[in-house]
Amino acid sequence: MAWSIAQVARSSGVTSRTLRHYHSIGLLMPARVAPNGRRYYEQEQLLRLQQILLLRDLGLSLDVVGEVIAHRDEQDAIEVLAKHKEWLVKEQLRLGRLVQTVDATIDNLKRGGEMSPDKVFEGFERNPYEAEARERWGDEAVDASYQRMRGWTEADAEKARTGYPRVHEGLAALKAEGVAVTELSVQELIQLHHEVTCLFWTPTREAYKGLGQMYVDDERFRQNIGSGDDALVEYMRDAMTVYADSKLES
Amino acid sequence: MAWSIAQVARSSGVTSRTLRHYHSIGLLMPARVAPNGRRYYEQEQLLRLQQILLLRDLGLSLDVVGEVIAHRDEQDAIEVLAKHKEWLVKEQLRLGRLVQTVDATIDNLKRGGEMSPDKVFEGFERNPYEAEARERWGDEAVDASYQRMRGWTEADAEKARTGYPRVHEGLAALKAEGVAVTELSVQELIQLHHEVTCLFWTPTREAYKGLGQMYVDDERFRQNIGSGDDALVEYMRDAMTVYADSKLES
DNA sequence: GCTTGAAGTTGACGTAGCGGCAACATCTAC
DNA sequence: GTAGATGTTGCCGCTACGTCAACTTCAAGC
Repeated sequence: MAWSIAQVARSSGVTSRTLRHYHSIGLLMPARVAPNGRRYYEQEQLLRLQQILLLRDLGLSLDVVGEVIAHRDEQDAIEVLAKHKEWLVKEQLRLGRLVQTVDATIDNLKRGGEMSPDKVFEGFERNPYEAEARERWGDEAVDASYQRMRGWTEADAEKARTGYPRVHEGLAALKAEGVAVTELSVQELIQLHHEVTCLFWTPTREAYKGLGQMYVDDERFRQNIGSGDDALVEYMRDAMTVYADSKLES
Repeated sequence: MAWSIAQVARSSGVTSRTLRHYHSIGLLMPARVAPNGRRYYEQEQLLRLQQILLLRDLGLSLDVVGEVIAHRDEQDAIEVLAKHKEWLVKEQLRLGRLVQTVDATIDNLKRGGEMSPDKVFEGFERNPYEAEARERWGDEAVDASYQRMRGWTEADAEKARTGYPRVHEGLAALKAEGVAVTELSVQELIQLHHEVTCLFWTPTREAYKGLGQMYVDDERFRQNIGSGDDALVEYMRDAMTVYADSKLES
């Protein structure tokens, strides 16, 4: 006895549209299509439909469902399911991480709110060196730096404001004591300098050494860093060179 | 300074296609569109893009992202995120259940089980004859019958409830009048009987004749149909035989 | 026999978020 | 002047159907 599409639909809990769809993609062909176009199904198609729905409800795509059912190989099916399970687990973990991130974002919003742009750029927008920086490194680099600044937390911003002066003062003290630039205490300060620099851009080894040299070459940097003590700036350059060669990737 | 679409794309880690898409759906309008059609972005758009990507990467839809950013209300954003987190957790739990189901299915397959679950029919109302029906005709036939019942319309159910009694009463009356089993009035009643039977299963010619014989052989059917009048049951069997031979396919 | 309602059919569009063409315009560099 | 990079606007494709629209066909009642 032949079943109409609506009977199959009701008995299997799907819509007739779904059955038509399965027909159109060749996943479940009716047993017979009458000359008037109506679809009729038999026992065999109902069984196949049950298998299709079972696999579909496991989250497999219809493509995969079709393949699994077509192959009729049990070992194959197990493999597909095992792979699918792996994917499910991965996806589950991803969602778990997302939940944590969302939580963190909510926390961040509740405490002091999101970094508003005004706050981030406070104290930097009128940077007297910006015009020259654009000239020297190009607009893209400068703007990229600004973009990076938007990712700052409050702590980052604090670090950016106070980091460089602390490095300069610390270096001056160590140099006065005659500490070699290869010493750990000096290198730790340079590391701080590097970290602060990385808040703006990420220098490669050569770029970082070039930055040290620029401090020496440019009178304004020399003045800003050494406050008259040109030897201090050279000391810093040497320390940066040591640091770059030992810690940075080319 | 104006950024070209490719520059923005590179600095933000998205494709230019994505930026065009965001433009087309109004999520991120360029600062300026030159007469030649080229898009140019400014600092402001970059900031907005960062916010968009942040929210997008939390799994929010672009629609929602647009709303959150447009409203600029912190409390609103927190609410949306909290709701979104709930959804994420739910989805995560769903995946967890799926993993379990997949696992169970794999187990089932390994232990020689099939993918066609008789489980589907679990929880269905059992009638007192079911156990015997399974014994007599096998699980497959009974399950198929149950599935067929799920496809019933209201009219079908009504027919199933009232059909058999109407047949029995009608036959009793005709037999009392001495009408031959080959007469149209009798055959019309048998046709009704056949239709009702087809609501449960589809008998072939021989199966239908066997069914009539079973009514005679089985005491319970005899009692149910004839209410003591065994001759009525035999009358019905004969009528069914005539019907089967004239109307049913072997 | 005629009307009506239920059930069927074939398109076609919509979904979310772009990817990936094609066909064409424009800019930049040598 | 020509090539090559970079840009533009479409349009199709992807999942698994839902949801019309416009017809046709079937079963039942008068």
